Amino acid sequence: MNPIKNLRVTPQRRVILEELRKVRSHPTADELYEMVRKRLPKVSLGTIYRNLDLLSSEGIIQKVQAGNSQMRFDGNPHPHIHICCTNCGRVADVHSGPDTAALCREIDTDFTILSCNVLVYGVCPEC
Amino acid sequence: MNPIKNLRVTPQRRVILEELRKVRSHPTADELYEMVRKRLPKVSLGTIYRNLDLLSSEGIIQKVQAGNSQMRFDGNPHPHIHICCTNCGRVADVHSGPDTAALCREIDTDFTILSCNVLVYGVCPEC
DNA sequence: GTATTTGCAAATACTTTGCAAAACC
DNA sequence: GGTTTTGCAAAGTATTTGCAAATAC
Repeated sequence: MNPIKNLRVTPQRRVILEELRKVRSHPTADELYEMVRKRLPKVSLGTIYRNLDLLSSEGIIQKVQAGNSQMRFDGNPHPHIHICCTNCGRVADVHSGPDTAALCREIDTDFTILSCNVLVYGVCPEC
Repeated sequence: MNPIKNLRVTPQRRVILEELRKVRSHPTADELYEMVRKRLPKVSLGTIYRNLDLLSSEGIIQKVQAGNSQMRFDGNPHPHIHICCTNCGRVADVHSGPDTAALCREIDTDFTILSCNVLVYGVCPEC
């Protein structure tokens, strides 16, 4: 874990990352809080938020803003497309589709492009 | 205005829509509140929120979630790509680039696709 | 030993909601 | 006249922050 900086390896940080990497569900901060709490019952929600923020700004995980009011988190930092169910809010990865780096090249703008984010809305098989 | 439903034409609603259509800045609810307040000093922020919600669910305007914590609004309901400055938060339209409907067709998923949203991050000329 | 991190609780930021009065058609 | 909409204020939801104690290195 610790590719950069003065990021100390605390049990909280380690467990947060382990739990996040275990799932493919793109959990919200409070879902992750419940997951981590099973292993570290005294962890606080503030610690979850602080670490998710830190880990994502270090590029170790990624934040996913998917329509809902709550931020979601993805243990896979590699850019990829997400699809969000408009009915149940579930967020899934899209395994194949357009390459976001290629999309960037098609954009006509006077901004200096940094990244290109694709969020698809749809209805999941369960809904 | 009033394409559908029992949407009454109140001064508040009319001015909110007029002000939103006047600008290309994708204002937040409170920015729009200030704009509307110049013409209707007694308008309340709650009314702004309620109308923006209504107008967007009727497809008359659109909500734009652009990285920041605040929702932004676009008087142009036609789907198009937005670009958001990571430095100042400004949101602009992308005038030409990939067609989002075409992108949808490239997506490989077991969801039933409804729409495809592209949000580009970059640095604006001013920053 | 010292800087970072934690838990706790309070604070913040944005948005939504309940309700009675006002306005629209 | 009846239903929708408004203003106001209070509540709600998600997230951030201050601080002293605890911990990592």
